[in-house]
Amino acid sequence: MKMVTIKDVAARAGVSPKTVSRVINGEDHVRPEIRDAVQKVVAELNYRPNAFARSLSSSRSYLLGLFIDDPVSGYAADVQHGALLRCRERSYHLVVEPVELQRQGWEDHVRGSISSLRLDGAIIAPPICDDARLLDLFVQIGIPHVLIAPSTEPKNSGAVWMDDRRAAHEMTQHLIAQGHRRIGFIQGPLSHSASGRREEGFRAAMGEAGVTVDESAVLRGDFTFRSGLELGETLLDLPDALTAIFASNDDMALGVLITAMKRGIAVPEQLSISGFDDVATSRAAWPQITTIRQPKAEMAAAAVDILTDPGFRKQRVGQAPRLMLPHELITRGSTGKAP
Amino acid sequence: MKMVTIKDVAARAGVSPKTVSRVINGEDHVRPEIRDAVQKVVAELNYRPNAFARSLSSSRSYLLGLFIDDPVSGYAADVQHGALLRCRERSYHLVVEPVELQRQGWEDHVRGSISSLRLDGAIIAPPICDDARLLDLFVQIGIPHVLIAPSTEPKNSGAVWMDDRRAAHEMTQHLIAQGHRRIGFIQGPLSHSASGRREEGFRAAMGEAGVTVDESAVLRGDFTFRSGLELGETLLDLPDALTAIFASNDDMALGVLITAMKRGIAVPEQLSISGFDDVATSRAAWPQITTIRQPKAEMAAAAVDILTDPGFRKQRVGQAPRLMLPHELITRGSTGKAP
DNA sequence: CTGAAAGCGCTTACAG
DNA sequence: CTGAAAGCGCTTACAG
Repeated sequence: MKMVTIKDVAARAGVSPKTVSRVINGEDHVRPEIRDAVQKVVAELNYRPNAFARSLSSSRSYLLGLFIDDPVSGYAADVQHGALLRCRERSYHLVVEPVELQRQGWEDHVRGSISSLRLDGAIIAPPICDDARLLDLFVQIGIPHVLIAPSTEPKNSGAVWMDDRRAAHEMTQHLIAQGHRRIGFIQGPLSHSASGRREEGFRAAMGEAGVTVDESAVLRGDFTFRSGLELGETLLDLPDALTAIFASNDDMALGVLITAMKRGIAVPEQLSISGFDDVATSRAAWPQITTIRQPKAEMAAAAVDILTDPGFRKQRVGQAPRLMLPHELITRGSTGKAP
Repeated sequence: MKMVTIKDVAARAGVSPKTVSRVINGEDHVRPEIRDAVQKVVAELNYRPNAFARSLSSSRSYLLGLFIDDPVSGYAADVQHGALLRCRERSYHLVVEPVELQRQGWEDHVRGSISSLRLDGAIIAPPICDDARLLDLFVQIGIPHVLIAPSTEPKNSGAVWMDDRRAAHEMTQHLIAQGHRRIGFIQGPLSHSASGRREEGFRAAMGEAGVTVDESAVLRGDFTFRSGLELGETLLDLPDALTAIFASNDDMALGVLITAMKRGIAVPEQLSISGFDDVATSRAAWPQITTIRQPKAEMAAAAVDILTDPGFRKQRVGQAPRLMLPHELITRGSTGKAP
């Protein structure tokens, strides 16, 4: 397939390649009539600028990298999709790079893709955005990068967040408002920084409402369905029956739901269950799970915005943009008035 | 960040750029001692060839495109991951391109990314790999492409499959071998070509075993959890009780499972339930769902192999490679002996 | 086995 | 407002 080049367009339009370049890049200083003529030829010939040639001469690649631990997770899918669509709007492309920190050679892979693809910027997803060695590498290479929901305020990196603490606070308030007092809580794993923030929110709301947290009803899970299943058993075995269980994520909430059903406990009549994340299955379950919608795609899109913002690209010295995105409490069938 | 170029390496190694090029591309005709010297300098300088420069001069991009309808689905994630890892092994990169056939302008997007990125090849996932207009576009542009599990044998495209019919046949045989005779079947949507093949396999196995299919126990679902939930109700309402239900995919099987639990029907003691796909939640459910493992990642990896195979790249005229990959029947807790 | 020349298709920097 | 020249960092095609 013979590709159409800028010269072909120039020749046919009777102008210089440079003028064609100006038109396709939307630069000023082109007479309207010439602009129109060029655009007409571009359309006729179905001309597309060669991204490689452009990158080679301009030292910009129009490529962003998404560095992610486990590209198979539902979380990853949402993040990626958000980034992808925004990249498209901005005429950028996205390259997904799986990073396996536990396997040797990850540093080489990361360095290789950044250097050989001349990435214009990088988006780093959790949990690897909390790895100091990884971040050091990006800082050292000097590539603009934005972290998605990192655990701590990064020194030299941009970051996009949601307020896990506040969201958990709201969820807890919601349960309390429904009359619940005996509320169980399933913590997330220590490896995820959000776990701690969600627990804080839970405890704060309980404290503010003057409700004592029963420590025997606070158990640590690992964000898996199975751990929800098992910890649900323990919580439902407590002598003084709980009226609500707040799990730190939907997968665990789903596990608790199944456990309740196995025991013939009616949800939400006898037990309210709430989760966090709004994964697809939380909507598919029966009853549907009350949860917090985490703005995953929005955070990724915001990261793209930051990285492709001309202002940011120019004066990115010592500057680390931060952005907090709104979440949403989604009330569904799994929670109701306390019995 | 000042990038190291081939000239820097050449100068430091005391050879010409062409020789460095030979070494990094693993070409012959380089004296071993010179090769070693160059490689040493490459390592010292941490040199990475500029992918754009290479692509521009060689007219190869080392880029493959994955064209997919819904990049957020679990199916997409598996396909993408399989392709991604194999690309990495082959020193290719993968660009994911969402294609929304129902939205205007998709043709322009597809054409744009192929042309401006000079993709070396394309992988097209279901269900869009069944769209004639889409395929025509790829054939017309003349880009090598491989379809994943298309409905019909494509004329001018490569294809990678699994044997849906045979897999459903095996699953049905498995149920029959366990003593089941009254077996319900939930069909997939007509829009997915695999639906028909799975149903064929089911009917064939029933016929071979001399078991009559009760048409009132064959219902059409749409591959969603919710449809499994609803159709499960209908199937469990049948006057002559079923002992097994075979759903065309796991999401629907999960729905049936929940419905059975709601009714206090013991699985698998009173009812066996089987699915198809082996999605993550089929393992997370309780009991775990007996299912067919679809080689999603393997099909994608095979597509990458085909597209990056030097032999294929050279003589790709009129040739359309085909590959059938093995599936696997995974027996788990949701199926057992007929009561 | 090794290298000098030319070129891939754009953009940058400079003239006019 | 427009264009001629040079160059981005590689590889191809050709010599030697």
